[in-house]
Amino acid sequence: MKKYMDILKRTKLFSGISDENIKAMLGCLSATHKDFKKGEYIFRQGEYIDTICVLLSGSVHIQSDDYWGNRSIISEVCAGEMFGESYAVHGSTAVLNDAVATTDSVVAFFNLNKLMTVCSSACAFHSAVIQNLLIALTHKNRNLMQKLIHISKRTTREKLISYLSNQAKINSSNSFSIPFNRQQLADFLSVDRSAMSNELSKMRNEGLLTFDKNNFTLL
Amino acid sequence: MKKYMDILKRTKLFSGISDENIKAMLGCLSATHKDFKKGEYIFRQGEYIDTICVLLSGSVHIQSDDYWGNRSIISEVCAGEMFGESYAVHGSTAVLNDAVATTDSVVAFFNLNKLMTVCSSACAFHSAVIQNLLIALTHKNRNLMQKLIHISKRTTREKLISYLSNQAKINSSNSFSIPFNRQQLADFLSVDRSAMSNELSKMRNEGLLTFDKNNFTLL
DNA sequence: ATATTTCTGTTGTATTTACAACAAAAAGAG
DNA sequence: CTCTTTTTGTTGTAAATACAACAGAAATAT
Repeated sequence: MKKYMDILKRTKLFSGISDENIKAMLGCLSATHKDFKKGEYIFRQGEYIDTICVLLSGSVHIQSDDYWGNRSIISEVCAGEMFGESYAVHGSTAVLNDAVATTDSVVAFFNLNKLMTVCSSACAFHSAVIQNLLIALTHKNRNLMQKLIHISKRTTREKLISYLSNQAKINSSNSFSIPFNRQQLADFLSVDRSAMSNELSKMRNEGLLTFDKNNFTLL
Repeated sequence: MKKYMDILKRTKLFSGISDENIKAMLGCLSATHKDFKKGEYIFRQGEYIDTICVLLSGSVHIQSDDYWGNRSIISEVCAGEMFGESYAVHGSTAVLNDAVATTDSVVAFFNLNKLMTVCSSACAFHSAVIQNLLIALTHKNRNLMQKLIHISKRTTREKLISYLSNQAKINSSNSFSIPFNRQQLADFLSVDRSAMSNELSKMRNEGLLTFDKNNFTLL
């Protein structure tokens, strides 16, 4: 695990915590890690998990496939980001979605039970980690809310505008690249890929935007 | 605020904390409360808030209206539940949605900054509240995820089935009532009300379910 | 009790979407 | 480089949805 200290110290979970203390906590957290090949599942809908996951390298999609094979991509996880934390606290429910590696990945697993059950006043950085987790959860919440706003739009065009203008805002630029190919973007916005491609072309013809592969410019 | 102790002690935020300690904390939290008439806004999209909100009585909808007047209801808040907590922690962003009273309501406001900035090991119940907040946030997250799953469905019928069967699961019964009228349910599922009414009628004719006002039975 | 307002279901039409099929372009494998 | 696979854009058609208008039922106000 020590070879991943660089990435760990840059995570939201360990923000503001010294290398030394991070190392100390890896024991408290029963830290383990595991490699996943592209396409492998870290967890699946219906399972119960008791560890939070931190992506050390690679890329992971949180998604959910329904009975008819329609895929819905909830979010993309990048190296250094956390996932599964909403299910890993005691007394939780079955996981509602899949986590799948979209490239070869390494995932760390941390068990928070000790942090939560043992009096956390014991050491200051236990409280710090819990506070970090709290703040990370509020970020997750706001991201989910933002995605809800995108896919609550009634038409494909409105969904695209909602998503793309939000991306422009995040990147503080009218030109940006997105982490999805066309099929993935369609799965993210819950629309049909070909219809979406068609709508993008129309919007380009109308002079609303230009794009080349994953690079978009709003006009 | 003391007249609301009964409801406060039953909130997730103060779960497991004695009456005495709750009273003590109301000071730390700079607790205030305010009455809202039906239709009044507790906060609006774009505002910045620094207090979490706890509904002491009444009913609140978290929702978001777009430029064209389409409403999207994110969630219903019942007495004893919390809202706004994802925006009330330090360094947050503008609120993404409105909170509006759907009946005359009383809302308590708590400022968490002291809890978060002053070393929380100072008193054990500070840590307890933060842990409660953490758990509440994971619940919120799972609820948002569940709603995402509902509205990611491609057709009105699938959305209805997804939502109604989840309600049946939550109530552990095929018969249950929902907290929305038809327009509100349509706004919650991001579909047109009349089209949804139509679909409900079709489903009833096909023997999938029966309903009377807000009471549904899945068959 | 009566009048007014809100809620719900129904219908028809125009718009939008999903779906399928296909060709060109791009990416990847051997 | 050549062949294969994947990705993307395009088109036509069937299906689903939004929208508007309206009538009856239910709730609320006077």
